Parts: sequence; structure tokens; C-alpha cells
Amino acid sequence: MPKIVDHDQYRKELLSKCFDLFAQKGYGSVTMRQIAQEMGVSTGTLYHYFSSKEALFEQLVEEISQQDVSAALAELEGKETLSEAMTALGKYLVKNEDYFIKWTFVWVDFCQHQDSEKLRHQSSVFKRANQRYQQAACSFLGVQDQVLASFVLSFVNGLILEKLCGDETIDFVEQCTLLGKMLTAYLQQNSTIQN
Amino acid sequence: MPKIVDHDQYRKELLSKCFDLFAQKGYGSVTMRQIAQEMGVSTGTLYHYFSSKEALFEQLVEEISQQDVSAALAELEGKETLSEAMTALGKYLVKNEDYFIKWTFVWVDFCQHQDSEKLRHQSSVFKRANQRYQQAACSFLGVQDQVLASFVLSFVNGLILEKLCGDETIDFVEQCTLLGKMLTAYLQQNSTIQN
Amino acid sequence: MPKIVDHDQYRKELLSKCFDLFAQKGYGSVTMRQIAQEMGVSTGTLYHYFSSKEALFEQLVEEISQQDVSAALAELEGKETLSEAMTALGKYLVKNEDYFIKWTFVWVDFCQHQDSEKLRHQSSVFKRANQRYQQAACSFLGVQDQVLASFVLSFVNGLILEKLCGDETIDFVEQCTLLGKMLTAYLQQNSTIQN
Amino acid sequence: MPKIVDHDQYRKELLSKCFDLFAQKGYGSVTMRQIAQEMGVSTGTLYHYFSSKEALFEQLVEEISQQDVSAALAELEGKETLSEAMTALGKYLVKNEDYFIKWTFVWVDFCQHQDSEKLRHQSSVFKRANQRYQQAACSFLGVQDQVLASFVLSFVNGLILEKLCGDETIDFVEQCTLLGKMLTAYLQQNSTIQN
DNA sequence: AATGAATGAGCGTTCATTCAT
DNA sequence: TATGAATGAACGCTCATTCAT
Repeated sequence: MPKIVDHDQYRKELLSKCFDLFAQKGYGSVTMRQIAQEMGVSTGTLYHYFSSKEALFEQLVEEISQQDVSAALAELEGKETLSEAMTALGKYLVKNEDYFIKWTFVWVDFCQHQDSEKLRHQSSVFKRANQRYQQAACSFLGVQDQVLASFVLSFVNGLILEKLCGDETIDFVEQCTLLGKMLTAYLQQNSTIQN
Repeated sequence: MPKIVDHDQYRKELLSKCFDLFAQKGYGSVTMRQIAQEMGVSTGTLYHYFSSKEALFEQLVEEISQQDVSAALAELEGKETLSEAMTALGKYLVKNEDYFIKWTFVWVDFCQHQDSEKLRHQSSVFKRANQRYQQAACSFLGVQDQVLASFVLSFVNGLILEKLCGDETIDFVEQCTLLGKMLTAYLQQNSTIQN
Repeated sequence: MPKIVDHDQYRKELLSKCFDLFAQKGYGSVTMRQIAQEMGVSTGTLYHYFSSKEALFEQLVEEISQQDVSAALAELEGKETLSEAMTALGKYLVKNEDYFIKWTFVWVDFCQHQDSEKLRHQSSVFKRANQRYQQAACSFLGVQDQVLASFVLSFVNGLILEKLCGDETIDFVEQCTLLGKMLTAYLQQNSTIQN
Repeated sequence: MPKIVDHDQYRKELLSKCFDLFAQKGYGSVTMRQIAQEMGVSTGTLYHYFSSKEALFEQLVEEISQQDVSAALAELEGKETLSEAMTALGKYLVKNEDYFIKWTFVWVDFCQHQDSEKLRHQSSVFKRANQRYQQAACSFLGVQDQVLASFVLSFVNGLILEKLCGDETIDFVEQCTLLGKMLTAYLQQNSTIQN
């Protein structure tokens, strides 16, 4: 079944081309014509691959949420100390700032357009994505504490959100360094207590 | 003599009525007819008070960003220990979860529709708002470290963002408690070192 | 009944203020708000004096068509020769070019918005105006030939129409001089024949 | 392969269908829905062929101004005497009265909506049209005098304008006959003098 | 007499979507 | 498979008009 493979592959290629468009304008302000033009196809072809604007957007979100987080994490892992890891994290955020901001725009947009019913149905995508992030965070931190992982994820999300909102004073490296110090202090204290 | 109404006051009343609508649907997906209906006026009246959809949205953001943060902070201040303060923060977040989520939706939406030129012009609103938050955070934490204030703000924003994205596993109180512990450990360590 | 006199007088003053507006934009493109603003009154006041936009326009046309043509003709009469009279006519047209062009715009606009039924009803205005023009033309030319009067009127209207359409090559004085020569030649020939 | 239609050809066909509409109501009072209905297409299709109401109107004017005047002149030429020619002209005007009146309505309307800046840009259309008319008039009269050509054109325009304004007393044949006599007298006199 | 806030139908235009080719 | 012409509902917005003050 080579056709189907091609079809599906082409579909994903098309999707990747409209990520920026949704990130910059938001679901409600992007038109199917703009998407088609960005993809380099006609509107007819667009509808040949996606049944509706909504379906296209959902598939886009599914696609980007399935992007392998482990590959990215590989770049961050293998640091000897927490301090080094945090510096690496900060630099990583700086390097991919634009992408993370776009990703956040699309993600928030998607959440906004999910009414509660659909949220149940779609939650599998969300949950799987979230689990991957949590696992990656645990692996990265070298701990198994889910709450701690959530803490770090929230903090990182928050940093990006601040940047996205135009706060140019925030410094990813500085903030991650601070996180490193706090984590170190916290973990030391805990281990001391536990000992 | 015409009907006496406080034009400006009425404008703000109208604005407050469409906050939820923008939060739920997003700028691009809300129609002026929906807004008018939600406000209980005709579209003509809507345009009597707001020159365009864009102007209306900008005024909405300006309005909600000017809401006095100090009033909210009063509820949180006056805690003896960091631990107590963090528990209070967690409970506060839980209590106002819906509002903060809506606020975040609107804020992100607004950022998305600002092109870089306008961002400079609008930045005063952003900057003033951000400064208020930073000051409040410093006051709340009882420290003057701007970086630490940014850290806490980012974390809180991140928590709300997680919730907004449908992560129901996150627990505001639990997370804030963890933040309290980490802050305590970090500050103790620092004071020890400085001593 | 002084009130009524004032009312009517004020109404005519208001009308005179919107002549230019209708001439420049045309009936369909002028808004009642623009008219009110041009008049320096509120829309409410506007409707106090005119029952509708249509009524206002009709009254405007009636007003300008009743403007005493004899006063204007006084400026042109009393010329010894046809040649002198035609030179005076040409200069008169040059001097009042803008006004005649506006007048033509409004008049054509009015004719366009008269459906055939109303035309019968309104024709009295038209007919009376036209009779005045014909009489004036006869008096001006010093003849009683209605066809000749129509000829001259048509020609003058045509000159203004050409100018209105942007033909800057046309020269009123030159054209009127030519008209004078042709009339002279024609009248001489006729009198010769008749003798 | 898409539906094959000659886009440009179809555009012109559509244009021809809305000439009467603009002539009867005027630019400002015609709606795009009315135009679409008259053309037998949807509003969406209308905008597929014309980017805006203004663009549509401009193209309409360009189209009708490019209609070959020479074809019409062929019907008038070849008369032995000026007198015959003028009788033919009068009959021609009577026969095409409706068309000329509509044409005048549209043309005046167009001039009204041209602001001075655009007039410069559009003047090429006007100037070319006017030149064609002048040439035709010269050819028709059998003379090369531009001023005389303008005279006749103005007169004819004036006749139509009078008719358009509802003056039913005017008689095209009678007037043109008079024009013939005047021209004859004038030209005879001139040739006599020149001899 | 005078105001301008209020209305909602209707404006020019765009939209997601369909379908003959 | 791929196209883009076609649709008509719905968009943001404006309009002539009304009416409480």
C-alpha cells in the first residue's frame, strides 16, 4: 500500500508548513486560503487531505505534540551536576525560544477551542504528551518525584509564557541557574533530613 | 438635552461584560454580534462606544491589566512564614483558578495579535503591568531580589498554563508548598553562606 | 406667525450649507451625519427640519432651481452686439465654472433618482425652471425663437458637462465666441432671406 | 484541471450586464448584491472577478468608453450635404436616446467619484475617449477645426443632458436641423470672407 | 427646539467549503 | 490527484432613522 504511505507522509509535510501560520495569527484568524498558499497547493487539494479547518488544526496539534521529546532531551542529558544541567537548559531555551513561543501559542489556541466535551475525547493526546514531558523531566533531573517534575515543567512553561508576552527583561539562563541553586539546596536539605 | 450617561463609565461596564467571551473563544473567533448580545446592546451601540473590534479588544486588555493587583495581594500578605505564605498562595490560585485561566487566554491572545511595531507602542501597558507584578511579588516574598520575583511569577504563570492546557493532575497547593520548601532551603543556604 | 417664518428661513439656510456636499459625493454617498456636521447641527435637529434624506434632497433641488435666474442674467444683458454678449457669456461661465459644475452634478443626481412616476409629480419644478431659462435665453439673445433658445441652452449645458467630465482643453470664451459668429451668420442669412 | 473559462472574457460579459443598473441608480445607490443578482451570479463570484465595487465601476467605465465610436460614425457618414448629415444625426440621437442618457448618467457619476488625484491617473482613459470623439466629429463634419468639433460635441452632449433632465419639449431632429443651418451659414460666410 | 444614544437592517467584503472539470 | 470557480452565510461595520431627555 504505497499510495497510502505517500498520502499520509504528504499530509504530515503539509501540516508542518502551516505551523508558523497558526502560531502567528491564531486559529480564528487564519484562513484556509492562506494555509493553502503557504502549503503551495490549491484549496481543493487542501480539502483533499483535510476534511475541515478544525480537523486540520487538530492534526497539526497532534503532530507537534508527538514530536519526539527524547531527541531534544538527548541534547540536555549527560550533565554531571545539576548546575551544569540547568545552565544547559537555559541555553537550550534561549536557542529555541522562537519555536517554544510558537508552540505555546498553538497549544493555548488549541485548548481555547476545545469545549469540555471534546476535551475528554482529545485528552488522550494531551495526557500522553504530558506523560512524556514528565518522564523526560524526571530523567533530566535524575529523580522520580512527579511533583518535582511538574514543578520544573511549570517553571519552564512560565518562563516561555513571560517571554511570549513580551517581557524582555527575563533571562532564561539566569532563571535556570537560580532554579539549579534552589533545586540543589532543596535536595540537599531533603537528603540531610532523610539521612 | 440628550440622555445623560457617563460615556466612559458605561464603556468600562460594557468591557467587563465581554471578558469571558474573549477568554472562551479567542479574538479571531468572537464576532461583534456575539459581543453586542453578551453586552445586551445592539451592534450599532457597540460601535458607538468602540471604534472597532481591535480597539475594543485593546481597551479590554488595558482595562484588565489595570485592575489593582495590590487589592489581591492584600489577601495574601501578612503571613508569618514563607510556608504559610505559600499555602495561602496555593489556596488563592485554586480559588481564582477560572479567572486566572481566562486572564491568561486573553493575554496570550492579545500578544499573538500584536505585531512587533505595535508591541513597542503598547509596551507601556505591558511594562507597567509587569512592574506591578514584580513589586507585588517582592513585597509578598519579603525580598528585593528581582530575579527571585521573576522566578516565582514565572512559576505561577506556568502552573496556570498547565491547568489551562487541561492538566488536571497538577495541584496548586502541593506545588506552592514545594515552592515554599525550595525557597526556604535556598534562602537559608544563602544566608548561611553570606554569614 | 413669526416662528414659522424663522423655521422656514432657517431651513433654507441649512439647505444652502449642504449643496457642496451633495455636489461632491452624490446623493447615495452622502450620509445624514455628514450633512448634519456640515450644517453644524445634530442629526436630531436635522430630522426636526427635514423628514428624510430624500425630502431634504428634493428641497435642496427645489431651492437651487428657484434661485432667481434674472438676477444673474442682469449681469449679462445690455450688450450692444451679439458678439459682445457672447464674450460676456463666456467670461460669465469661466467665472462661475465651479458653481455650474456643482449645479449640474446635483441636477443629474436628482434626475437619476426620480422614477418615472415621481417625475410627473416633480415635473412642475422642472418645467417652471426650464421656462425661466428659456425666457432668459430669449431675452438675452433678443429673439423670440424657442428653438433657438433651446439650442443655446443645450450648448451651454454641454460646455459645462464637458468641463465637468474633466476636459480641460475646452475654452468657454472661445466656444462662446464661435457661438456668437454662428448665430450672427445664421440670423443675417435668415433676415436676408426673409427680406 | 479546473473548469475552463476565459476569465477576462467572462469579466467583460459580466460588466455589460450591470451598465443599466449603474445608469438607473448611480454608483452610491447600487449594492453589490443587486449587481450580482443582475449578473446572475453570487456575491462571492462577483468578488472573484472584481476586487471591489470601485474597481468594478472603473472597469465598467473603461469598457464603455472603449466601445468603438467609429462603428457608430459609419452609420452617420457619407452624407452629401451638411443638412442631410444633421438630419441623420438627429435621427441617430432619437434612436439611441436611452443609451446616450444611460451613458451620460454613468459618466457623470464616474466623474463625481474621481478625486483630483485619481483624475490624473485616469485621465488617459478620458483623454483617449475624448480624442476619438473629436476626430469622429471632424470626420463627420468634413472639417479639421478642433474648436468647431468641440462646439458640435458640446451641443450634442447638451441635448442629451436636457433630455436626461426630463425636458420633453426638446426635439433632437429639430435642434440638429438648426445646427445644420447655423453651420452652413457660418461656413459659407467664412469661405466668402476668405475669398 | 435640540441633543446624541440607540436601533437593526443592510452595506461591502470574506469565509469555509463544494464540485465540475 | 488536483484545480480554482462558485456559493451564500456570516463577517466587521455603517446607515437612516427614532426617541427619551
